[in-house]
Amino acid sequence: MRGQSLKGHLDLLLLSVVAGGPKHGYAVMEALRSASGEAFDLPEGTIYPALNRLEREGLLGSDWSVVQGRRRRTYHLTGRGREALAEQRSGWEEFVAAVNRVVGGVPWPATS
Amino acid sequence: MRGQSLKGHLDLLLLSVVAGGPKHGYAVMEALRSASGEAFDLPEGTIYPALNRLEREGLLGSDWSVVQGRRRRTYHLTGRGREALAEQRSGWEEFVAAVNRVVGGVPWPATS
DNA sequence: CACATAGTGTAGTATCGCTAGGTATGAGAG
DNA sequence: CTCTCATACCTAGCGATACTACACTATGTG
Repeated sequence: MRGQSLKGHLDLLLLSVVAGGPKHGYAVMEALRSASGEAFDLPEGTIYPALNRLEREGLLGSDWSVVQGRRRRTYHLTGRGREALAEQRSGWEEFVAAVNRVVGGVPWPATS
Repeated sequence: MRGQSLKGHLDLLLLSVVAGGPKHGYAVMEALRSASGEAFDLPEGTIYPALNRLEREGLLGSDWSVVQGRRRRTYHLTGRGREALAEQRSGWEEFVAAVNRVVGGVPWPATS
C-alpha cells in the first residue's frame, strides 16, 4: 500500500475516522492505522495539513485542550461534514464500481 | 467522478483495457469510457503520456501502422505488463478492502 | 471552405500527499 | 541530570501525476 494510491480519498478516510467520535490529530493517525489493518500508516505531514484543510472547509470543527501538559486539538464532525461524508461515501462506491467494471467486472479468481 | 480520484490507479485501468486486446491510444480512450459506463472520460493529455510511460517501463509494446492515411500506434501487453497487471489488481483489491474497513466495514445501506 | 471526427503528441499547470525539518511536554533509562 | 522515546502539534518545499491547452495530420461532410 506504500504508494500514494489514496490521492483524492484521504478526506473520506479522515471524515470516516472522526465520524467514529471526536479525536485529536495524533489519535486520528492511530485510529486510521489500526482501522485499516496497518495499511494506512500515514505520516504527520499528511494528517495535520489535511485536518486543517477540512476545518477551513467547514467539514470539521476543533477545540483546544490541555491533557497532561500537552496541547490537544480535538476535531469533531460538523453538519456539513456529515453531508460531505455521505457524498464521499457514495462517490467512493461509484469509483470502485467503475474501476471494477473496467478491471474485469468479475471480482477475482476467488482466493478461497 | 469528475475528480482526479484515480491518481495512482490509472495504470491499472490502462493495462486492463489493453489486456482485453491490442488497441491504439484513441481506442483505449473510448474503451475505457464505455467499459466504465462513461465514468472515466479521460482527456488525451492523460492517456497518451501514460501509455508512453507504460511502454518505457516495458509493460506495453507498440507497433505503428497506417489506416486510411492515419497513423496508428497500437499497444499490446508484454509479459512484464501481464505480471504488473496481476500485481496492480491485487494491490487494488487490498486498497479497496482497507478503505472499506475504515469507512465502516459494512458495505452501505444496500441500494438494492 | 469550415467543421467534425479520428489520431497522435507535448509543454506547462495544478493538485496533493509526503519528506524533512522544527517546537514542546512527560516518562523512563542510565 | 541527561538522553531517548512517545506524545502532540505544525509547515515549507518537493515530487509524482493527472489535466489544460495547445499544435499537427488526415478523412469525410455540409
